[in-house]
Amino acid sequence: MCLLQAAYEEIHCNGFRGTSLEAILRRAGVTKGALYHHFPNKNALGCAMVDEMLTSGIRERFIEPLEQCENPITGLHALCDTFDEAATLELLEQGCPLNNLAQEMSSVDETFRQRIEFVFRTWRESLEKILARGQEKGYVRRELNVTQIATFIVATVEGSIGLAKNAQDIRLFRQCIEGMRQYLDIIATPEWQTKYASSGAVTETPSIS
Amino acid sequence: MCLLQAAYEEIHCNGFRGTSLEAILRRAGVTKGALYHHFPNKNALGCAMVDEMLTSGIRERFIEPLEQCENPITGLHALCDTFDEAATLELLEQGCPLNNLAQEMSSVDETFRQRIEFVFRTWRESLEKILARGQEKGYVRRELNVTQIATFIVATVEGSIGLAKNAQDIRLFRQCIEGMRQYLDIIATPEWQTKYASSGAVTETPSIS
DNA sequence: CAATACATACAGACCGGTTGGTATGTAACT
DNA sequence: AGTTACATACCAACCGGTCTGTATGTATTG
Repeated sequence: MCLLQAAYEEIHCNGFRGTSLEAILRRAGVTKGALYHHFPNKNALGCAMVDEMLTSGIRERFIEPLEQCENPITGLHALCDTFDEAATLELLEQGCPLNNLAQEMSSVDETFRQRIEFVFRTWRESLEKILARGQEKGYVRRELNVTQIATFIVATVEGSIGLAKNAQDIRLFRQCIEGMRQYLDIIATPEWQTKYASSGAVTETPSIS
Repeated sequence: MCLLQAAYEEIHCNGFRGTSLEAILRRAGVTKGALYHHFPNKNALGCAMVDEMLTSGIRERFIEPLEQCENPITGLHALCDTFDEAATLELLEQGCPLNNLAQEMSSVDETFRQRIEFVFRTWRESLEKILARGQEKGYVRRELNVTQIATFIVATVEGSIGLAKNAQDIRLFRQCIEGMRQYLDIIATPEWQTKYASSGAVTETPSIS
């Protein structure tokens, strides 16, 4: 097994500082000499893992499914459906590998923080672009700030996973997804709202100036 | 300084596993003998810290301000205002002490996980009760599930703090608070909505420079 | 062609420092 | 005198990192 893959799995389970090189080496089936031939130290291995594993993970799970959609609102609803169905994953027991690392390392190691921040920023900016395109096409309310929405969505997704992980309870995650669906009705133009939240005022209020 | 206080501060900065007993002892001004006289091991000290420091922290910051409000919607808006103003805190550089610990320890140590989960559950349930009372009084839409809303709000708050901490950027936190304000319009009855989302206010908010 | 020289890609023993935890000592209070 | 409440010295385990050794490939040169 590849060193980066082994590092990913081990770190996902035990955190970066809780993972010994020995454990990664054992899993990868290589020796310490091999590791230190390719990487100067443990930190560099971790950073490389972030760059090559986590970046692609976020892209595949959260960005690409939306980029292929004509309508970001329905795309996000579909993503919510996906989460609801396939939420039995390790993702909810072990948490999001990216956010785990972010919370553990951000205030401890600056190089780590920057790598992770780059992944989050890419995610937010991709989502922002998708939403902006949705605005142009009339799916997303034009008067809203897509930068702000993108940040809110990313924060909510990570918060949801984190809460469910701590409680070891998928139902919490489902409740959060429900909240996300409600939120989508705010940012959608009236004709693309699902009226999810309720009957009544929310769906009727939109008076675009 | 009290041992628990010292443990709180040190763990908040470096995480539980990243904090040595030596560091806590130095800060508290006591010796190892004193510590092991009161606690059987490091884990027990950490758990006691969760019970006695973090529980009260959540209660003071997030629960009590709402319990004193007649209307939970305006109460939550006021809480958002508070965050917006006093967000220069260590809270955004070091993150939420509770969530830091939750993300670091949940999948590693079961006793820790349970203590932290109890704090989160208390928070969610308190918020749920507050919202339910708001429903009875006509401030919060009756057709909505207050359990789900409470979970969503807690997840979003923690996600927001975590994202801002990783980016070391308060503006991200502000953007998330903005999203929270929008969300409040969903759960409020029409007469208590701020029309925050659909008015021009949002578009004029300071975007990134 | 073949001998040499050198670079690459590992393997594995070893080391210094740190850490959680323990064992023993001791002063004060009851 | 005995219990409580510490203080201090010490230890075994672990961990990141280094050092030396070695097998293989490749460029150079007589």
